[in-house]
Amino acid sequence: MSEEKLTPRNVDFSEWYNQIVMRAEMADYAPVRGCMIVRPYGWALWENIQQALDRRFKDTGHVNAAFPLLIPMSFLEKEKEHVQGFSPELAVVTIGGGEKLEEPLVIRPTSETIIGYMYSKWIKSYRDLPVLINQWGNVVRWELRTRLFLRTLEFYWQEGHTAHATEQEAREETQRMLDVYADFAINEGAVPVIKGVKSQAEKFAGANLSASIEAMMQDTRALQAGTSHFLAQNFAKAFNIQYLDVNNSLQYAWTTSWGLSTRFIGAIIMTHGDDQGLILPPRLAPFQVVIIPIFKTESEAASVKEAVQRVQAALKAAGIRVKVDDRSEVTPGFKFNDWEMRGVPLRVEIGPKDIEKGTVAVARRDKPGKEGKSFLPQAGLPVAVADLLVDIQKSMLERATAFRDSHIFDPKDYAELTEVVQHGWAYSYWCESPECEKKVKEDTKATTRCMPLGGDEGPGKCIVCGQDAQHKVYFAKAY
RNA sequence: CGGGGUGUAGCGCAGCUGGUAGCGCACCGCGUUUGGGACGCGGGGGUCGGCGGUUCGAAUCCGCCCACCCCGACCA
Repeated sequence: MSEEKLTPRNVDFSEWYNQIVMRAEMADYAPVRGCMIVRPYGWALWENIQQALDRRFKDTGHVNAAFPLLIPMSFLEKEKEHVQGFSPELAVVTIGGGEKLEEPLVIRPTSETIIGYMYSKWIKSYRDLPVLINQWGNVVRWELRTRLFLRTLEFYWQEGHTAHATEQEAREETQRMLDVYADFAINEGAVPVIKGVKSQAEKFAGANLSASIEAMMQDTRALQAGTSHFLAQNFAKAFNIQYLDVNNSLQYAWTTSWGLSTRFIGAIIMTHGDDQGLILPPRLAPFQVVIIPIFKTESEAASVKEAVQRVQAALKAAGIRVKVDDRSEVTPGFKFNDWEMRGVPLRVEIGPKDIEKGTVAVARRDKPGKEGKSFLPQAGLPVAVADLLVDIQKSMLERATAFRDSHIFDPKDYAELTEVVQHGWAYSYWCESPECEKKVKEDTKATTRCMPLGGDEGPGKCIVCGQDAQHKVYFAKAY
């Protein structure tokens, strides 16, 4: 058989990633360059991501709504930085119903403008604030180089847009949602992330401050896994979002926006996967357990099937997402490999020997071979499985965190910085000048990722120019 | 947009000193199999990226176009 084995990560990480995405049936290439089809298994993962995030959004007082896909071109042009940032990657509709449009419509690359326009109509008084709206949707950005999930012309995400009476409230919201993303990434995705502030060069077009969560992939490149922006009054002024305060004086509102996209699926793949395929965190996995029946004879088949159904029902009743692979056309060995490719956290095998002994064989996806294999009594299995899933979730986070921490370096000088960013991240003092940032990028292709705030570091000297520096920043090659 | 490469069955490829298309995998049928990627037999499937030229005859030679991939300048 051809293509049984994945290209190993240490041979060609990109190729490994592409093969996983295709062979785990997460996504496929669309007929249009740079566009992707999210297949049912990939979308099921996305739905679990959505649920985990949406719950957190609701818990922090947000509500969902839907804004249109098409935005008048003139809206984009109202915020100077915004249009400069996005104009190179806009898709524009110029014909509708066979007629040339009077004003071109852009397919939203993000929705600050049209939402700002609506907010200006809805917000009249301080009593209307804050407005805390999120939308789940898709956006289009005409990227040149694309990768499935990581960068495609169209992608799915959520974008939160909030308006507040005061600067402080808006800053707090920016931080709150960054914290929500970090909590989600760490506790649901088992993806360790670093929270911090983006440099001026890396920030969102139109924001005063952008913050992000940054994750390290297994090739040590950084992936921006979510962003939260403090937009100050930039969009409020561009779209006239004004309210009367308690003193009856007219004020501009303060707005924020924050987003997390299907790119996070790429983060999960590249954080956890191994040379057998995906490894999904139990809390997000579409199937947490796959049951594989094993039998030879007819009579074995009958008793195995009975046990499989019983175990399935018991696990399901305990709230565990379980799949039975009862395909007759492939062998158990094939199924083992198949579900390992798809990253199901736990495999349960039930065969004649288990019927005899009242057990099942259990194999952990995160621990290949004998190490992860055990035999458990059928009685009380749901509790044991639930415990195992918790343990898998925990050890996945621990492993990813250990990997990341062992690839973050504190270079002594610039020469060492240029070396360490080839196989890790550098955490160094930076004077925050664009020139120093640019020099690192030109010399090494590494960019500043983020500056963690409230760190324990005191003032120091810029790793590049030696001038005084207040903060440390992560330098890394990024996706 | 600059450099490099590839287009032949769903996927991966061979055929390229011109003679009307083949292999592996996948797929369909039947049978035997099933605790780590099963096997046998039978079968279906192709405007050879497109257009034009050379020729009795083009997947093959020539020209133009198109698409996609990889590497560089921008990005969730």
